[in-house]
Amino acid sequence: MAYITYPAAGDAKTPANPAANQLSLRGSFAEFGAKAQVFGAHDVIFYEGDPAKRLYELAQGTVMLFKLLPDGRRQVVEVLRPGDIFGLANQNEHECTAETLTGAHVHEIDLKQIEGSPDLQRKLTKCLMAQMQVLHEHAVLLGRKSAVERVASFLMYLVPERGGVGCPGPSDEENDGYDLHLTMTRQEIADYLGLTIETVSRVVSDLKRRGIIRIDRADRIHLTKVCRLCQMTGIH
Amino acid sequence: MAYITYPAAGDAKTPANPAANQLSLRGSFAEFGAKAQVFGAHDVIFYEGDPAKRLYELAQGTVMLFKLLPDGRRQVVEVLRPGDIFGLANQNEHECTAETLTGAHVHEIDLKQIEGSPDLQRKLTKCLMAQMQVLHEHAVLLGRKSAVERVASFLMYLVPERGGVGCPGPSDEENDGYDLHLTMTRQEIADYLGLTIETVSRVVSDLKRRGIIRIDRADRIHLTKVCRLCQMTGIH
DNA sequence: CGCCTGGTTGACCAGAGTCAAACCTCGTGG
DNA sequence: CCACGAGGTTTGACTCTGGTCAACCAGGCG
Repeated sequence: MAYITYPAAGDAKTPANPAANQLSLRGSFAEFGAKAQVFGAHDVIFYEGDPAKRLYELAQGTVMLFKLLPDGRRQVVEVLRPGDIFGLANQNEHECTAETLTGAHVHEIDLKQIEGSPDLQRKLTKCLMAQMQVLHEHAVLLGRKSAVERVASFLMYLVPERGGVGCPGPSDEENDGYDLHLTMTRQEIADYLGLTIETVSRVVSDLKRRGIIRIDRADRIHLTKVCRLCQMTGIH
Repeated sequence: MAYITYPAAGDAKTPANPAANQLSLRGSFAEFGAKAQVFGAHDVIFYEGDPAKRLYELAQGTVMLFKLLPDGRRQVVEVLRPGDIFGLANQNEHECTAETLTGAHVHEIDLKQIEGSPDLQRKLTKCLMAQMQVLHEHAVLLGRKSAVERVASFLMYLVPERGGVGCPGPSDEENDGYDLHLTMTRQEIADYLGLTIETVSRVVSDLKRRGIIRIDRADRIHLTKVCRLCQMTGIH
């Protein structure tokens, strides 16, 4: 049996954000004659500094946006899910690089086309507001949380319906588990969380030692106590 | 002679962002019958968790948005300037608190009114894209920069026309100075930069010792070598 | 079978946080 | 007019979290 480290689009993580998925169905770029593009895992969609002419809507898969400092330090600024829109540029240059984490389907659409369509404008605004909120939360994580809190927050972010303000708590106290498939390497996680690869690894090992998670392969994590993990995110 | 620590709206910092100011003139909320509001320094415009019904456009002064963790840790997620729009909420609750730093003039407008106006939609989109870019840069600062780089970046952010990608460099090598008026306390700066008040103070003292800045009152800083400071931001 | 990549672990170090004390500046009231 | 107090700021001594550097490990592939 052959495992692939970075599964093609449509992997287990896709349904993690059903709301975003719905969003992408109603008033999707596709309905407006957007060009569909398919990317492999770890393909660059555009580089920081590239001329920005169109907008992209992620239809399937996962994409990350990152920025680099001249000495090579990297910060992943967003991890996108199906339904998210990216590639907006204030000036006419992209201010960050977009790279796929998994295989991905992307719809491209012209900026001018959006300006002309109130429907697309509305969809865009809604999406931007949601992303803004995520960026705010991420600023709190980067500016104020400890390493453990960052990793816990990251893992909780991958569990649908849990960890948010309206978290229902464990439905079954005894059986509060969840299976995760990581589409990011330790380096990518570290660059997203503002940590080093070693620190991420140490924290993960520590969670394992404490029985909060279980790992057999580096990219598959079983959370045994979701609620317990959630209490380590710093938001409780 | 009476000094006021937090000058009323229309202080020296207002013209720092002429582009944003222009933006606020063309297609301003005011033209669409928005209600004008005046706030004093350190007034709260809305709290995290308040019901979100309208949008706000900052016309004059400075406003910060911040989020709190339950144990009191605070992260300032945005510092807004005239022309910026805030108060957007994904759900129907504000996800952060908005507090004025100086006296401020704010235009309020109903969400529904925006949905109906393509002009406002366009303006909103443009503003959101600009803010997004600032948030991305801030993520790099919080995730990857050292204390000195953070403070240097912060100070450069207050110098108009300098430090960006299209920085013209010093127009006059010998006389590359700039006078700043800080509208934020050390605590607010620390919470914006993801540092402690002591670290900010130490870094500032160090810059002073090295002759890069000069300070007579805590909220007035003279940068003696802008280009030199810029080279400490980590982006060169 | 051995290399290569990504991940883990350990020892050590440094940058930033914590705690505490001293210091200004400004406003208030005797 | 000066003493006092409150807030915000600065400085020092010490601690600790997370970074650095290096060795080691495991799985996948040629």
